[in-house]
Amino acid sequence: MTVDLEDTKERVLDAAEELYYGRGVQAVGMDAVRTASGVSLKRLYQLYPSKSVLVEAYLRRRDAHLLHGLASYVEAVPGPPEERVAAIFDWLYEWFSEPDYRGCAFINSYGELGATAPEVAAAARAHKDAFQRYVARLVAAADLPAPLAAHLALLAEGAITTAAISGTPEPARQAREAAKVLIAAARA
Amino acid sequence: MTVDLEDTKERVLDAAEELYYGRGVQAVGMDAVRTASGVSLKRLYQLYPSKSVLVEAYLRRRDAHLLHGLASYVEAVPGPPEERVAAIFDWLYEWFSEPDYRGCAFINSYGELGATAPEVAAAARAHKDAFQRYVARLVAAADLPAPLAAHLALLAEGAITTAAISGTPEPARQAREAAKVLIAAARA
DNA sequence: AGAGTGGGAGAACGATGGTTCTCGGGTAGT
DNA sequence: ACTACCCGAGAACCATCGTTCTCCCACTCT
Repeated sequence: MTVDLEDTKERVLDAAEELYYGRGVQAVGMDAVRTASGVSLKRLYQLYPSKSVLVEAYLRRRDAHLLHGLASYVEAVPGPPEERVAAIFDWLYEWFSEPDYRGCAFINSYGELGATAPEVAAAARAHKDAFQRYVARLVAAADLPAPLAAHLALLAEGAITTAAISGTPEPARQAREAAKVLIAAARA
Repeated sequence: MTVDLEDTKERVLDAAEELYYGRGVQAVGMDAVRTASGVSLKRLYQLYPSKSVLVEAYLRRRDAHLLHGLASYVEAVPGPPEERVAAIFDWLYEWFSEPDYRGCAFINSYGELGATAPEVAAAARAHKDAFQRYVARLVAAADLPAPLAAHLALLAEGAITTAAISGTPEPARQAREAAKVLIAAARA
């Protein structure tokens, strides 16, 4: 019957994600999403009744995927829990090395729409909160002092935007070095 | 004769800056700039023959103002040069506390237009480069090791976006703490 | 004073984009 | 085979925006 409704929604989100992330939300019209996904406009509007709904779905899914990707990368790291804290920055390095890396979708969307679309601003806030909480969890698991988490999160955030603008993955390395110093100092 | 041509250009840039920074570049039409600046459309297009030229001028001036503001803040700090390095984060705190703070204009513009407007991406790169060089200069003046500059720049960058999205100036404080630790470790 | 010029206000134009509508063909149920 | 419905393709509609044009007034130069 339905060729899997959920399946089609995913296909639309796949197309939307690639386009929105690659070119910016405002630069991508519904027509581009329709062409890229192969889903007719009518159906598209049945699944997502407006562009802003689609954008929210895009951000929600991206949030889940990113955090899940980070968590599974980190949890696969063997050794003492401290290693897993530092592994955040190895994950960043891999992310930054993807050929179409263009920074954090949430920061970019916030810059585009944060002032005019409160849902977008809220999504960005929620994502960054979740990231901070995850870092805090890793820090706690390694028996390191809580304030370290915020410091490491700042380094990661800085690396994300610096890598995007400079176009190299190097900031991940530098952030890792700095993180190591902070961790060593915190252990004392 | 000319009611000071340069004066009018500045007035236009003042209006453009407030609008572009506050709402995003794409969300602001030439008409809004015209109304806010009180300069007729015809004159506006004489001064800046297209929106993209105006946007570039906006970014160029913002770059100059920001770095100049930072430099004069930092240079007014007495005491050993190391204090001036840490003062970067005090300056950030003040900046973040401005009521209409909305993050870094360059990061925001990059998110909006970086993918489609190479000049914007270049402007962002140039600005971040200049910032890094300035930090490096302060670090060198304090006789601290060069790699520290990149680390501090990452903290600052992270604080800028975290403060924007979270809506509080606190990240500046946290970044300052982390910077202190890195500086102390580097001195050893 | 009269003609010309510069400039302002805002209409006009063309393109783009979000959203809806129309049309035509295919499919299912009888 | 006939009818009723669903759906895709794309046109249509309306708003917005970048840019240009028109009209008109005030001022200047002779």
